[in-house]
Amino acid sequence: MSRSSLCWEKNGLKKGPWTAEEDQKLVDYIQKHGHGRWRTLPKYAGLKRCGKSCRLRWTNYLRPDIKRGKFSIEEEENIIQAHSVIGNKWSAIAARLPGRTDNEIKNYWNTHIRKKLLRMGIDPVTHAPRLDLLQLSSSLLMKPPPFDLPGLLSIPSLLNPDILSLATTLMSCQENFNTQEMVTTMQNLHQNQLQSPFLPQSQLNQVTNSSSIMPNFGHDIAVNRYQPYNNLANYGYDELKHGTVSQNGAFWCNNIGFGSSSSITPLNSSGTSFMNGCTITEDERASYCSKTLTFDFPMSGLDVNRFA
DNA sequence: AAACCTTCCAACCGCCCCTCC
DNA sequence: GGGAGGGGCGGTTGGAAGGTT
Repeated sequence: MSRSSLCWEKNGLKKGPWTAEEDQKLVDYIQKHGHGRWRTLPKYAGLKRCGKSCRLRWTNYLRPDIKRGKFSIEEEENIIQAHSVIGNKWSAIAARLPGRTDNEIKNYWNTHIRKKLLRMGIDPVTHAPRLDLLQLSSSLLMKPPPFDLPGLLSIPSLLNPDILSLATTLMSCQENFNTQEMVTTMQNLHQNQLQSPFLPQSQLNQVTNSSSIMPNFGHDIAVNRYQPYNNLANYGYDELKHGTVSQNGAFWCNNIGFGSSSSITPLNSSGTSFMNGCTITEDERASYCSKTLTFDFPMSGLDVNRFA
């Protein structure tokens, strides 16, 4: 038992929600005397609370410089950017957001941002694409797609399941698709040192120069909307009408992930599982799979017989 | 209208680190 | 050096509020 935890065990000390009267006592005392020693503060302030409870109430709620209300887009961007660098260091993140407390940011992350990233197919821990789930989707596709993607591309290296999953998703998540931009995406992924080996440049060039082997789905594509990893201007705010690949290979797509936020259970609910370093709930996985299984391969303009 | 479900967030909890003696 | 005290931090919980059936 840690020493500080004794705080919560002391009999006679009140727990639970603070009353307006308690708040007033605490504010009055701190305004007069400051908050040097939290342990003795409640005694002098006439509060039947432990010092730790007083400190939390002050820092998370009563402090006069606390900003209330919804997080702005800029604040949300700041949080995501900071989190991608320093992780769950809420106090450090809070230091970048004047008026926001670490607790508030932590809550906002868990209730909004985390879910948003998951819906986008981004691991909220690593901020990388969730290839684990993409692989799951591949294994769940009992029937192969209506065309043989590796054969279609004449790219043996795409037989790498990771790459195949990514490529499949790239294709399936796009309402719009054309060969040149897909190739550009691959080239950029390759150049940006995606962990898995990608196409040799010679093969990329070959594909680039032989677009006829790729079906033209008759639309333009936004797959190659690269953006720097630290440029979070479009980090989900437009619901990602287009898939996006970041410079470090991070990829997100609006067709990967989960259903509406209203259908997702709290992330700390029971029934969680651990997949490749990220925890997901049964509901999330089910939701993800249901989405996966409805992958919509745009078939218009595709001559399947060519690949038979 | 009521029961049930989901979301949200204030507060709790326990661990850790720093300082002091 | 090491034990005690104080405070900070991140994870988790529980209940209120709102939404849905």
